[in-house]
Amino acid sequence: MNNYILDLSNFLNTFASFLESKKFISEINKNQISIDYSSENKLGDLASNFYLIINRKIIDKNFNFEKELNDKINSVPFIDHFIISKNGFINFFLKEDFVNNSLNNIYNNNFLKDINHGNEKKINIEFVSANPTGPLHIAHIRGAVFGDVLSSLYIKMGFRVLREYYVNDAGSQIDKLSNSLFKRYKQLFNINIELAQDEYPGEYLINIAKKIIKIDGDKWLNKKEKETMLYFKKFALDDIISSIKVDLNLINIKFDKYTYETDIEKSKIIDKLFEILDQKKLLYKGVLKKPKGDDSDWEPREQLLFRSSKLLDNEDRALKKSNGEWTYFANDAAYHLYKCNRNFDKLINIWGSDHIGYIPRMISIIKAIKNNEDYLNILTCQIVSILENKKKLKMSKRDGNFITLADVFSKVGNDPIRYYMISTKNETAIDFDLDEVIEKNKDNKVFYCQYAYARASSVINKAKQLNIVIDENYKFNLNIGISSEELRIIKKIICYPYLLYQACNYNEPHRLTIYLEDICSEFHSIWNKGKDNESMRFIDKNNIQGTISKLFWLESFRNVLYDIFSIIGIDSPEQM
RNA sequence: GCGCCCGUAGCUCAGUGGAUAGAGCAACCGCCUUCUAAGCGGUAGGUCAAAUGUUCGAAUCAUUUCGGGCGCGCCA
Repeated sequence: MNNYILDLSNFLNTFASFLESKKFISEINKNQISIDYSSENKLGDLASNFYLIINRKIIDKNFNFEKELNDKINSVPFIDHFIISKNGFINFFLKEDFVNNSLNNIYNNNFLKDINHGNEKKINIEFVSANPTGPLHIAHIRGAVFGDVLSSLYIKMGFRVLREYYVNDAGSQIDKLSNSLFKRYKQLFNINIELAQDEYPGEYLINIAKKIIKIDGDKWLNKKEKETMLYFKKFALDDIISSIKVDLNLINIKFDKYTYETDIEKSKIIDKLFEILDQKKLLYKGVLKKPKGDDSDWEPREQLLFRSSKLLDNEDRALKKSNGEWTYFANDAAYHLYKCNRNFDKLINIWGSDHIGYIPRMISIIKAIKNNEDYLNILTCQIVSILENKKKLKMSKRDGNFITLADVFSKVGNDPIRYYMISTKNETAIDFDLDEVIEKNKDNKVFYCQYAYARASSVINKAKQLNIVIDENYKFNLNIGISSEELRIIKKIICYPYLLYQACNYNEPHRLTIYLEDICSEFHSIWNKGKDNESMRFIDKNNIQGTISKLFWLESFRNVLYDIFSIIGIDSPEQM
């Protein structure tokens, strides 16, 4: 009975149907019924707006709401009683036994005993997928952490998750990359050659060129162009992809599968996609509309188009360039067909906000393939600005001047990066202040929460030294040695399974950190009460029973913190 | 011109139909002989960008305006 909030919600829905069938009330919109477990203003343990909603739908004048609810509420085993407040909220109170048992489940790490939300369903989460044309930079970090934490969250909820990275190792950008590298190589032999404006100016290519020289010397200066460019392309890709992996590894991100665009091309799966689209009459040769923005060099040309406007997009989209090559979108669409064919129950993509415009066409492809537009879920991350000395750092692709993942890592380390990248809702733009995050003080929420963990651990360790231990058959009872402040935090602790469920269900891992900060704040507050009032201290040698009660919820609290830290991917320090 | 995201305290952000709009930082005032002061308690700080509408009820939904960000051809 962990997911009691859902149970109560189901009960209220059934109860509403009952009232409707008895003609006490006219029909209501059941989606409006809410259950609030976290409000600071609440008077009970769970609050619902139920009465507010049905109140104006009452058609039977003799209808006595309180009586009817009282008759039915007995079927909900965990509700003790309820009170309807003056303004119409129903405040439900949990049974003590239920709170005791729920805490017992947390104590035993049985967070998901009766939820099993995932039920072994297979999910593919594709994220990062940065082009292998340079090192990962700050814009990629957020999507990387978001995708990784979301994956962990789904795994926690009982799904089987495959983390996948799509490597765009084909196309003209890669040719530009190898050209740029070759020019750098030549420059190192004092050959006077300039990079073109749209080539890659970053210093990393100079380093890669030096590696080639170390291995091969000047042997590529006089080789045939085709052979040379093939070599430089492969060398650049191998080097950059492996350094991307190294960088991801810095913040403990590992992918289960890398899929290469070149392999998608070789597999000819695009022909299959072509067949599907053709069969559904979604392909035609035509001329795209003139764009609305800068159209100075626009020329109408006939090309192969996807009739996405018949589906969910507002324009048709090009699949082939006028020179006959597939567009990037065509390959990406083929890649998505490949994903569709791999028996996942659901696909999730995490994209940067700069790709938002591509969502309708990709969902259109999925709809064409699966006839189900909900099969692929595309989540976007807004940009991250880096602040240093209170100033936004400017990044310019043209100068090859950007803050890399490795830079940020060397300045702040793993925990703050991961914590801050998911503590803000993914659709909100973040200002990431390096100075604030480096300091290990109260400016820094990561340390605030880890400190709570360390403090809790230190009490538990001290209790062990004093030989105060919790017996295997111990039954927690909130009437023994538990203050009202502690009861408050205990009731928040037992909401943890529901929080997990919601964070996963809404794809919002930031809910974890909001909750985390809340319970840590409660904990620190209780801790400090022990300074003023000895009876509030956790360990009291003269009251072993009460001490054990406290240790029991403290262990449960620590379990929850450990679990959240492990999902976020940060350390759980027992000492700080 | 069009699409998407956003506008909440000085700053960074929660809250997205419900009870008196919250937290952290910054400011000010207090708390270490004690299980960790990387902490706690308190004070102050708001026209939820603006207007109109829908609703018993709007920061939340709709329309419009203003402001910011990201996109918008056969690039990837």
